[in-house]
Amino acid sequence: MRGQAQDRAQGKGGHGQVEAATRRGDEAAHAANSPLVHDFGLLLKAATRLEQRIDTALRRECGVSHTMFEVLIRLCRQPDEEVSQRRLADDLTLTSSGITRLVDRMEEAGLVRRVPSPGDRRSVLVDSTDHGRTVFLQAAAVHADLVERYFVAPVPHDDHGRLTASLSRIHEALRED
Amino acid sequence: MRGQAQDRAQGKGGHGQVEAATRRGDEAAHAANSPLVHDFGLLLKAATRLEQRIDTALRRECGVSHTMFEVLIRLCRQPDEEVSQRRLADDLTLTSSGITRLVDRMEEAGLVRRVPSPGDRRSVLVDSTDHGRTVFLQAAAVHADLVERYFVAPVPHDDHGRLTASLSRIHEALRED
DNA sequence: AGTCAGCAATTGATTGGTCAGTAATTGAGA
DNA sequence: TCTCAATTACTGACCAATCAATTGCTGACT
Repeated sequence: MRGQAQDRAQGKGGHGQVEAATRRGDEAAHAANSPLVHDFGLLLKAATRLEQRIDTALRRECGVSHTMFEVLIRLCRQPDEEVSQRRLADDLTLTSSGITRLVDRMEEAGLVRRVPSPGDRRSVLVDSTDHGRTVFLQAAAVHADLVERYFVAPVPHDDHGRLTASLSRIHEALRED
Repeated sequence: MRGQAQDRAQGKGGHGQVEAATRRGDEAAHAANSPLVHDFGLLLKAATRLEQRIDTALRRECGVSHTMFEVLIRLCRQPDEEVSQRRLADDLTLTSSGITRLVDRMEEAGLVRRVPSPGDRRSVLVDSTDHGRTVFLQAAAVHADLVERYFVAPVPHDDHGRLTASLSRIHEALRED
């Protein structure tokens, strides 16, 4: 351990730089220990861990990644209504190239089908195949279990509504640029 | 639109497969529209969007990625106390190879320094450089602004404690295998 | 009607991570 | 004391995303 208090003592002369550096270290420590930083870290960390768990479970049990599952959710919401790649990209927070390649892999795996958009020839619509819907159903069961276990069970019933309301607010704030 | 109700009507004979497929489509729609799926999606989506914003802001204004910032937080918590790569990896939910390469880049950028662990020669400790702490201070300011704006401001003051408590619970649930 | 700025999708090059496998080190049990 | 299973970091091969640049299409403005 380096002595901090001593280093900071004034009047020894000739140590301005190391004093400044030490002071900076203390400020940094202060910032690093802020409770807000911690709480916020919790949000990000909980989310990533959660996503990882779900991803590995889905891969293991259904052979689809979590992102693919997210696509399938959108495609199954109302049957017989395709969704444009653009919309999917926005919804999943992916770039358009990201979506192109994701849909490539899903098409490859027989989960979805690309269909040209009748209204706008730039746009490509994506539709789930029957196989895609079958896989989705299994995946949804796995997903539901994990959500129950890690999202519902741990938080007191009364707080749950408030939790999702808060998330909704945050999401809303992000929405507006 | 394909007719769903009609397809499902029994007694026409010879259409068992398409009926089954349609029924599956309806089940899928049901699962896809579950409010739990939606609410949970909110958590993941809010988190990823948030992280992306912070990442781009930090890159633009301080030249560090969000993950690098997370490392710096850990290293600055108590000055003069190095942290092992192992610990960093666990804390950031990265694999050990992930951390190796991340520390490589950070060392390259002069933000951190590797020092051999005195107690265990397998382990490598990481320490922030003076430059690292300086950058961290700027980054922390940027970070704080964004956290204030997107994590604090949007949710009613009274709910904030509950929000972080819930996140904490979730995090706890994830912790135990 | 003709132009042109903007948008959708795609592709090549790059980035930041994973996984599988390896070498060095450790500590617990025979 | 020796051995051996576990643990740390690292490396090569791969993967899924990004960015930047390109192509084709659209719609608004002159």
